[in-house]
Amino acid sequence: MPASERLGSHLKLAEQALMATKAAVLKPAGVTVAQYSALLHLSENPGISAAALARLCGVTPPTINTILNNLQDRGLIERTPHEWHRNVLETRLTDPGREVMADADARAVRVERALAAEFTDGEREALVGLLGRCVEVLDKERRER
Amino acid sequence: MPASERLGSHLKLAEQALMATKAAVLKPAGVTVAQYSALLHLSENPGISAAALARLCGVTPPTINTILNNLQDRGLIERTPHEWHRNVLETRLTDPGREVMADADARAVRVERALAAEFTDGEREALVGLLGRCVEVLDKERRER
DNA sequence: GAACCTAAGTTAGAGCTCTAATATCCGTCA
DNA sequence: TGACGGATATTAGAGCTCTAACTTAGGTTC
Repeated sequence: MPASERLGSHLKLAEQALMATKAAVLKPAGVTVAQYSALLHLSENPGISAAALARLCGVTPPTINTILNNLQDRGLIERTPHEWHRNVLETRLTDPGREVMADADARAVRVERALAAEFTDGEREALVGLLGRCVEVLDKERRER
Repeated sequence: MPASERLGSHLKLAEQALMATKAAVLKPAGVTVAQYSALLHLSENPGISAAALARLCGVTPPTINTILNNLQDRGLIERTPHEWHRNVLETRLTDPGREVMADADARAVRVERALAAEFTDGEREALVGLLGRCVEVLDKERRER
């Protein structure tokens, strides 16, 4: 089966271009794409647990732990024990973290706007719909085997 | 900017589903997605250089070197010095490598067929076209900044 | 109250990925 | 002939990602 017929190949190429561009625009802000994702969800959900953050970012707990350790070493986040659930750590942005997040977000949003500007409303909806059906069929395929 | 409006988020979700499913179906074959990609291009281009293979796989030379070292340790590939260009190593599948590749390919193609079966011809073309335009605008955006 | 289940956090180990730097070889050009 | 430029290969180091396993805390059920 030739690569050009594989939808997966086209999906991968688009994702690679997205990652390469996002990594390039985020570099001046001093964060990786994964770190930006964590900071973004953290800014919208102050005090969230690491496990919940992992679910939002679409990664596993050990992965988010790696990312948070790097952010904590740089003083961009802080983790404090939860009052009642002593097994939980509340994670929050620090003031420097909020600054870095604002800078990185502005840069990332610029990419998203450029990407969105390429398409008409109908095309965007079509793309989102087709991608959603990809997820559906792939998840179903994985569960069945 | 909410995540649901970001085309990049939808792209990432689809790519994550693709990777998760491919990793799951390839696991019984004993190879990772990256290793399968290398074996596939290697089977179609016997004796190719590592640098050329890296370009086909869409990764950097150090990355393909990591992957090839793992494959070589398991005896699935062999690297021999080029006759004239003494700086180049010719990389080839071994017999066990060909067997693993055939098994893995059958499994991967099953996923691609299931994915393709979800869409009509027109939908597939539309998706490929839209993804191609994503790559174009993202590459342009990266070059300009 | 005790056993159990669920969830959170963490550690260990393997693998992929990049950038930066280095070494080597080949070809070309002055 | 000798210097330079381009390509290949490799190493070092940082970071992301997963699975597997372990520890701990909290709530539920008997």
